[in-house]
Amino acid sequence: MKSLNKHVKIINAATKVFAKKGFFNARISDIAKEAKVADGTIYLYFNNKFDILVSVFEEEVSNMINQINKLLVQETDSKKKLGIFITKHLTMMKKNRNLAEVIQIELRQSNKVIKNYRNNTFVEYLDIIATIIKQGQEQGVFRQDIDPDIIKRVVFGALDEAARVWSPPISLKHTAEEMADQLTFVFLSGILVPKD
Amino acid sequence: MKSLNKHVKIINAATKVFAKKGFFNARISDIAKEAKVADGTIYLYFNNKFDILVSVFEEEVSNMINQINKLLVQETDSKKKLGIFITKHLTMMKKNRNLAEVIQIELRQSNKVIKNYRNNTFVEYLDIIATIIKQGQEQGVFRQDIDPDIIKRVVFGALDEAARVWSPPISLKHTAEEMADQLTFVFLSGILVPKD
DNA sequence: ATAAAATGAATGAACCGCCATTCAGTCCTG
DNA sequence: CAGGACTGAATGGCGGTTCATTCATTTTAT
Repeated sequence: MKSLNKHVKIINAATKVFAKKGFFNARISDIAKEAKVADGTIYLYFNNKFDILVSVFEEEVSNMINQINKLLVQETDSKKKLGIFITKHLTMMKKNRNLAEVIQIELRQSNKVIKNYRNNTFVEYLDIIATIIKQGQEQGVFRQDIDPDIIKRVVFGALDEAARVWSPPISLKHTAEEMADQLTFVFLSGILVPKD
Repeated sequence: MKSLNKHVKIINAATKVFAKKGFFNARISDIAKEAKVADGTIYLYFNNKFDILVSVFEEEVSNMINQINKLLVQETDSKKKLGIFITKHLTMMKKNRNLAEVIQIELRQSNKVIKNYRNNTFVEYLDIIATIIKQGQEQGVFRQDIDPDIIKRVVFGALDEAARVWSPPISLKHTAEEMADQLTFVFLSGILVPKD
């Protein structure tokens, strides 16, 4: 029986290798070596190189979605929900730098490599933000004159880019909480000095 | 005489091809054909494929820096400066989608392809934002408790991701001005409904 | 229970197509 | 006609994928 175990090992190895080298510079043999498996074995579990990337991505993002949803369920305040999302996203990115790199790689390339590849998992992730915004608008907490479908991109882009300070060769020392607080604050209240 | 003209033609062709296919799927022969030049000719003007990417990127970003600085010089109000930056960035991205794609590609890959490649031109671009923020803080317009080096990434990331709505296969219909106003507004004042 | 046969997961060397780069030859231009 | 710009076919190596082979495990036959 093809072991589930091996599937996971390959996924993990691939995450590491893709993160370090990028998709195109990653060799199947690198992944095989990292997973302590023969080159050919990989093709028992995946159709081709790109399939590995997609699998890595979807599996990791699904994870993120689950983790975040688990936190959000027990909260009704939209402001706090946004804060939770931001904090959790940054925390996960800081803890798992490989994941952060793979997301950046995959996100920008998949649609060039495979025509019409629609990343539904990622869309779902973005829509968590949109949903929070919409809910906040319904509750009268967030302004009506902002478009949730724009803001979801804005928030994600901001987080994704901000998280790059932890990737070599930048490697700043900010904690995830520090950054999360600052970002949550900016999105809620802006950077202007309060008037009163 | 190696014509300057040809250098430009290759850069433009490369921008188009990189944007459409991504760096790794772009063939030198594609670029040559697009530039109406022989494959070998490209190597009279560039050292190798990666050198083309870097050149494209640096040339285009330099352009952006110049255009934006030209607008900023005649303005002293930090709030307006930020608005100008945001508007101009989005306008340029919408007008030149190829450029937008190349920036995203290059940004995420160059440091994987060439070790220790530090993109100074891009750093300079980011620092325009940081400078605006710092100036605003000195003028007492922006809060003291935000870190310009974080915010510059946040703003850039937000713009970069927001601009993706104009790339296939998304292609939303928002105008650049509409989006710019919304983003400027969010960064200055946040998304909360005003209290008073 | 034991041996023989069947299964299929795993291997990794070899294959083969691809493409960046080169360079010997051609074409301009002054 | 000399020097340099330009050409594009040829090269060389790289690496994703394949597949003949191995071998541990399971099934079947006696």
